[in-house]
Amino acid sequence: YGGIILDQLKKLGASCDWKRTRFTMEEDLSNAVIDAFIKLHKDGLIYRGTKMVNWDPAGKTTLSDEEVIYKETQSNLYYVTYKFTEQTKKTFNNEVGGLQVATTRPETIMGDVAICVNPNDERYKELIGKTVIVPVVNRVVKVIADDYIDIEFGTGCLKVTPAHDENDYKIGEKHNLEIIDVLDDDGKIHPRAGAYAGMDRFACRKQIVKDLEEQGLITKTEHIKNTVGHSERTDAVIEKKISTQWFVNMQEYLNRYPQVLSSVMDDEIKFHPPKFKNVYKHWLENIKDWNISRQLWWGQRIPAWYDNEGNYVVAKTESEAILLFANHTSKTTLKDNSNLVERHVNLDTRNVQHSTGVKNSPPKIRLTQDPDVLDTWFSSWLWPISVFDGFKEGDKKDFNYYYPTNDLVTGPDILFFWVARMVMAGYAFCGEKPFRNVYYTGIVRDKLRRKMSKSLGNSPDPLELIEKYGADGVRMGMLLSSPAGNDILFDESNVEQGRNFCNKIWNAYRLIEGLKTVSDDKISEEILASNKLSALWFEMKYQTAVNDILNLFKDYKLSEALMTTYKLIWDDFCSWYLEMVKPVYGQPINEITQLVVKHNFERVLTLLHPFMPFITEELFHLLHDGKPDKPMIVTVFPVAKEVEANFDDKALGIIPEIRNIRNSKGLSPKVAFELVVKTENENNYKIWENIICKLANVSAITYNSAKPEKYLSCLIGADEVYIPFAEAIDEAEERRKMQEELIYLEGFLISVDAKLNNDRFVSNAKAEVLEKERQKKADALEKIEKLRKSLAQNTN
RNA sequence: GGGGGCUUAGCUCAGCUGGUUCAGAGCAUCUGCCUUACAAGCAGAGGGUCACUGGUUCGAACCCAGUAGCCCCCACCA
Repeated sequence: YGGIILDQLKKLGASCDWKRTRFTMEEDLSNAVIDAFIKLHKDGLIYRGTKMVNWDPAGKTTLSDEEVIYKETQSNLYYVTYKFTEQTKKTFNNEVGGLQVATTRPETIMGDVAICVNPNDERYKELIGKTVIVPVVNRVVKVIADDYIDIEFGTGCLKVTPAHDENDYKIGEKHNLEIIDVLDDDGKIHPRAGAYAGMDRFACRKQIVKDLEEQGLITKTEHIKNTVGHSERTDAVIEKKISTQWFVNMQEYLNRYPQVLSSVMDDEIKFHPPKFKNVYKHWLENIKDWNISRQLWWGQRIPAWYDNEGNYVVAKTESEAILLFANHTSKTTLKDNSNLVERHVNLDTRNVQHSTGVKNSPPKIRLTQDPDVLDTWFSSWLWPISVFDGFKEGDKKDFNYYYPTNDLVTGPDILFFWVARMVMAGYAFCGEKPFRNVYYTGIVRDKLRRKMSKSLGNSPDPLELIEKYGADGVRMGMLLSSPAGNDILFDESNVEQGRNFCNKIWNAYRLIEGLKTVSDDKISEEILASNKLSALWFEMKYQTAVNDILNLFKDYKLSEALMTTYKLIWDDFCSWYLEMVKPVYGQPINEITQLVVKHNFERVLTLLHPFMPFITEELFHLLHDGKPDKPMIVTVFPVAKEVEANFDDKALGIIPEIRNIRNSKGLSPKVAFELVVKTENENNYKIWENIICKLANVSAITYNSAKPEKYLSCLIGADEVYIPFAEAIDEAEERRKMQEELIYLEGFLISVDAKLNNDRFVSNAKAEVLEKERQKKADALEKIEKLRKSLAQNTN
């Protein structure tokens, strides 16, 4: 894809020495691929074999098993009569005078070389060894027996066509049957079929059915569902075909490099999410040899060279191949591991001498290179190595530094094609894993879980989205909805949320930058103290968030890391911290506080930068008057620090409580009022007094005085707060609420007590759990006591 | 046919080795606010028998078994 990407970049106006870039990429990659092939061949892991392969008649190429998509299809199952021969009829006959054979592919009848039944099938026992006549071509074939046959399916008789079906091929091998390939490479009937020559396979199917029906040889047609292989590229129906091609012997490969499986299972290579480990394992355990020959016009030529007698060698270049032929003294052996037969490449030096005529002069041999190219994944699997020139001799600085890499980010749909094979290549060529982590992204779907597709018109235009919501807004919207390994359900409202977030951040900047500053001595002691406290408070929130975010990154929970950052900025930074330090309208802020606020703003922007690079970079520059020492993208991401919270911020809980009461009682937030707090720790409130007054619009707080008339009371932790309420208080309602809470707490206490009084709990539970329960009990008791007191007071 | 996974608020999802101040988040919804950073906003609130049934346990959203529904991967049923 490199070329495509570079072309696109070029179109967009990027400038670079394109030609050179492309040239070196291709040359190095090409060398790496050839080296890899030669090594594996030398190690006996690549062999040339004659096997059943997948053939795509539309693309005119073979395909690996992974490139074949099986689709459930409605098919016709035809019951065709194969007449008995006269000889058979002497000992066995029936009403139709033949065997009924069920097939979905009548066009392959010309390739039939036997009829197979199950040896235990009572119906046909006597027929085994007898003969029947294949229709259309009138070939006399034997009835043979094999366990493979399912007695239940169709009539229990299978027409054996070794050239066009893998199982038939195996049966054919076992029973030594002839192979008659009736199709040519285009999917048309080959003249050797003896009939229908030149006809397209599907047209032929129709025609044969018609002809057989006319002859009364089709007794029944059933509609069945079966799976039919289609080409991933051309969507054409795949044909199975016997062909001599190059394969990687996977079984032997895995025997030799057991780390391919174990590294993933032992988390040496970590999968995120880990559920794909099992998928990986299952695939490897059922793996078949990898067909790497492709009959395509583009791609890496297979480095195999043939003479005109079918002998061949594997070599990097033609001249090397010629030398190999010429210097050949002993026989080369190739192991065909699929059936453990040794094949000898017949290299007779006589050929060489004949063609040269003169001894001791360079041999003249006409060689042809294999016309096939390698499967594209045969170069892709080398990517982690070849991208750092790992196959090159000499200086491997980059390779040594970068290999193994940290993270591979990819879709689970190419787990087999690519991920697994990169692991294989890593161990075979470098003796080491190619990467430490694999992060599987989801597939983007619409919110109805449909895949994005042009025909459905459900794929949004990213450029339009960026136009509408901004690049960072789009990024944020996508990232927010992509937990690892799950599909991304694209919903424009997520992107909208991203846009709103950008807006929020931008406005925070406007506030911070717009503040008037004065020196500290112009600001009251109280405000200075509370600003200092606010900074400490935010420091605690910030450190906690950094800690959480780093842990989430460690677990590759990117969307959660983003959400944590989002809440840190929106809630903690904007809604709380900025509100705490924001001066009354028109008033200035002290210089130090503004510096600290700016610093904190910069810090939260740094946290956000990996997710939203543009707005954060822009603001970073603005915060530094357009001239920061270095851009944000190269600043260091924060590390977690221990934060000692040497103060208690429980008192802040009073703020939402007051707001809630205002809301539910219809008290305007504009009307300030005085507050009475009953507490044992007056100081906990006193330090926050300024902030509480500002954020909850309280004019003054008094401590530990009796509850004034017309005041509401509520519990904050173990403390009581009295709030003035001008209108008549619904005493009954208040009591009911308190009573409800009391009942809940008492019930809660009972359940805690039940546990603590249970010997088995006390003896079995961990010490921490036990301690927690005791604390719960103490807290509940304290609250209950307060509530009871309060209820008693109200009665008075 | 084989394998893997899922089922928690209206939606999308967190919930680590079981501990009940542990049923959570964001969005959406509802209520009140045009409070000079931000209505693309502020403040607050209401939503759940953790698919179902049984079991193990002092204790289950979490462990086990079964049932139902959904998704994915693999596979040669003519």
